[in-house]
Amino acid sequence: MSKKQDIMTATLDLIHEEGLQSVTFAKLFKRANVGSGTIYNYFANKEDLVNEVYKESRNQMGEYLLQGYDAEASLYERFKCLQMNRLRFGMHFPKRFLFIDSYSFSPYIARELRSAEDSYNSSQVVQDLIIEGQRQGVIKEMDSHLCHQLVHGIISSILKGYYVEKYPLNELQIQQIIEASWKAILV
Amino acid sequence: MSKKQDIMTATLDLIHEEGLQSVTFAKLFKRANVGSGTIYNYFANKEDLVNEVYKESRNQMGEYLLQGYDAEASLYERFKCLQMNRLRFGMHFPKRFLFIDSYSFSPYIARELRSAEDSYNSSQVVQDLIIEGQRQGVIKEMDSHLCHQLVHGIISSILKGYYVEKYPLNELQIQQIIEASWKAILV
Amino acid sequence: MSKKQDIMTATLDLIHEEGLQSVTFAKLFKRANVGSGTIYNYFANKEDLVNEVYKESRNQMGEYLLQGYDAEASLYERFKCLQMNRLRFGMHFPKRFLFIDSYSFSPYIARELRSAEDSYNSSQVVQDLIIEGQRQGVIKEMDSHLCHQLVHGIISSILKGYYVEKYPLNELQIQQIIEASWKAILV
Amino acid sequence: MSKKQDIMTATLDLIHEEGLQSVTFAKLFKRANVGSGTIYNYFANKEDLVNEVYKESRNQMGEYLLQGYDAEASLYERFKCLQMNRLRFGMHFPKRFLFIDSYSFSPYIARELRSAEDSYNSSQVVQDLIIEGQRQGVIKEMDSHLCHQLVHGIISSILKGYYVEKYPLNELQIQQIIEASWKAILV
DNA sequence: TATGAATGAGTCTTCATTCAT
DNA sequence: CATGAATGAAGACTCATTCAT
Repeated sequence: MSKKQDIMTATLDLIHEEGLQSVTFAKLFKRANVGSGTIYNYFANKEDLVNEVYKESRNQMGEYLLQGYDAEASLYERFKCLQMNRLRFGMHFPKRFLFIDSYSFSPYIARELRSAEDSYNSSQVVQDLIIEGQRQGVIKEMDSHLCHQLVHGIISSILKGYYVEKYPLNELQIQQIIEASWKAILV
Repeated sequence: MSKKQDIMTATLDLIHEEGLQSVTFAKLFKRANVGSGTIYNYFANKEDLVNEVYKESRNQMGEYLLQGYDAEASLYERFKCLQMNRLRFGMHFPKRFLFIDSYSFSPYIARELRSAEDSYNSSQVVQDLIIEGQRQGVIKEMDSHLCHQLVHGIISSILKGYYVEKYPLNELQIQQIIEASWKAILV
Repeated sequence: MSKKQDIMTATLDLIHEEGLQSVTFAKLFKRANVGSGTIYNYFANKEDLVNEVYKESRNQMGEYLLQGYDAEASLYERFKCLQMNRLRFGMHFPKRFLFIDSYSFSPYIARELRSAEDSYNSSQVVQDLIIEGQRQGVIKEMDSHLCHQLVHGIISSILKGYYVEKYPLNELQIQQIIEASWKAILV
Repeated sequence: MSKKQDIMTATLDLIHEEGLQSVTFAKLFKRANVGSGTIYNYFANKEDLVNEVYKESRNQMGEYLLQGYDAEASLYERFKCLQMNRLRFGMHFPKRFLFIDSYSFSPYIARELRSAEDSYNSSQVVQDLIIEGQRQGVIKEMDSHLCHQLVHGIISSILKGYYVEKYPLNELQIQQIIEASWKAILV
């Protein structure tokens, strides 16, 4: 298990540092400290390896997104929890977040993986929350997918600016962002 | 001039269709209908070519963003114009928009190009508008770069969902999006 | 002993199905149901393994060729027996026959094995028969090796056509072939 | 045209010297004095290259076999011409002959090439000759494909012995072989 | 003995780049 | 300017072989 994980970790690191296109096997072997043939004991080829890393990342994020989620809490509390989790995940796991964000629309990732739910159904939870809010007359009536995309997009975009150090993200900013994304979709 | 433009157009097309990593010169020559050596009359190498296409795209977008911009109009009118322009640009030029969006944080594009202003200073216009709004007490006090990123991010994200046909974008949706992005940053 | 034989059988099968050049150890282990290291308990390397299979095949054919050979029988009877045995061996053991035929002149098989007699000296028996026939004035005077090669060659060639189902080989055809090969070398 | 021919010649040489399985591109480039990528300007891959060489060899042999063939000559004269040509071709072009002989039943050569006629239809000429002889009551009644295979096989086999210097082949031996192959199929 | 994960030299192949025309 | 045949460094991938268990 260790070798396999070494390889996947090295892959993610290299993608983050130089981009997927310049992840060569030579760099990978050196970084992961394995022999060049070892990868093929675990992955069919390079594409398979990258897709495995993608799947793992999606699942990890999916789990993280639902941390501390209380289905009984108020609508806003739940919304806040989901947005905070997303933001915090991005802040703590920049490599994974950027990888997911960059390649979710890339032809390199198998179509079935891109559209696939993670195993935690975090996406469905967000979707349900929006629809519930609309029924209550709290959230503005609009296509729920569009609304979903909108609140996600705010976090993604903010994170990308954060990564290149356009601004800091401490508690104050985080509160402002959550609030802004909430106001954006209110009636 | 024609050959050069042929090459750049083919480059953008191929990046859109298959992703930067699988754009080979062989495909490029075939698509652009030029000989394999011709490229080196115009570009130093592949990276240079891609960066030229990036620069061209940024300038084209920068110009588009300021279309019909009236510096004398009301704050909201100006905000709306900028957001509409961005959204419309993305809808009319999906290849260029996606290319810019995907590679603005990629190591493949030279750092100085990524942070560079386009020749129309559209970025500065947005920045100024935010600061003006904050001075007037209309726009919430927060880091102006963060605020800028936030309103941009909403548009980018919405467009990506649109490209994969998650939802339609007609006048109703467009109004909702502009409104949402405005409400997000109000005090 | 079983494991060793499993490996050798699998080797012959694979050579027959895909040709020597595409017999990889990976395929071999799977087919023979042994671990990848097991082979090295019995064979020094791949070449050694193939040469062992060659040697085994030669011996098996050598034994078969002399089945029912009666040194006291008439010249023609003995000739017929040898030719029939060769033909029947080829019909019953196509894998072994083809392997021997294909690699007897191949650089892959050690030179000393190619020219080596099998342990039954079947080759010498044929040779002696020819010389005896020439002394009796029945078989035409010619280089005995050439004559030997000639009668062998007829059988080999006929078998190859049979394998690709150019024609059937039942008793009638077999008689015709034996007869033809006999007439070919008569004075 | 020169580079392509250089590559094909080197390929045939290497196959002859070391066998198809050990023809590596590294050896090929060195021998043919071309850069490693050059092959791919002419051949899709290694298999394609080998098949091209096979096709060329078949055609060359096909042409050779009909040299001096006089359709008006006597049955025996025509038979003799065909057999002599085959034998002489093998003596003058051992590499081509052995390559054809070794790989005509190999899975490495495309099935359609193996069964394909050469462009000179030499195979058909032989076939027709046999049937004509049988109609005249000169050649023994038997499956014409079997008869064809038989007379071919004699030559092939004799040549293989010749290549490993089992015996010389000068005019005397040649006459004996032709005669033997003729007697083999007479009534 | 038997195993199979790990290895890395070696394989085929791709592709940006050069240069003579 | 425009071309494309030729190149070879670098890429992904294979596979016989080793060795700790």
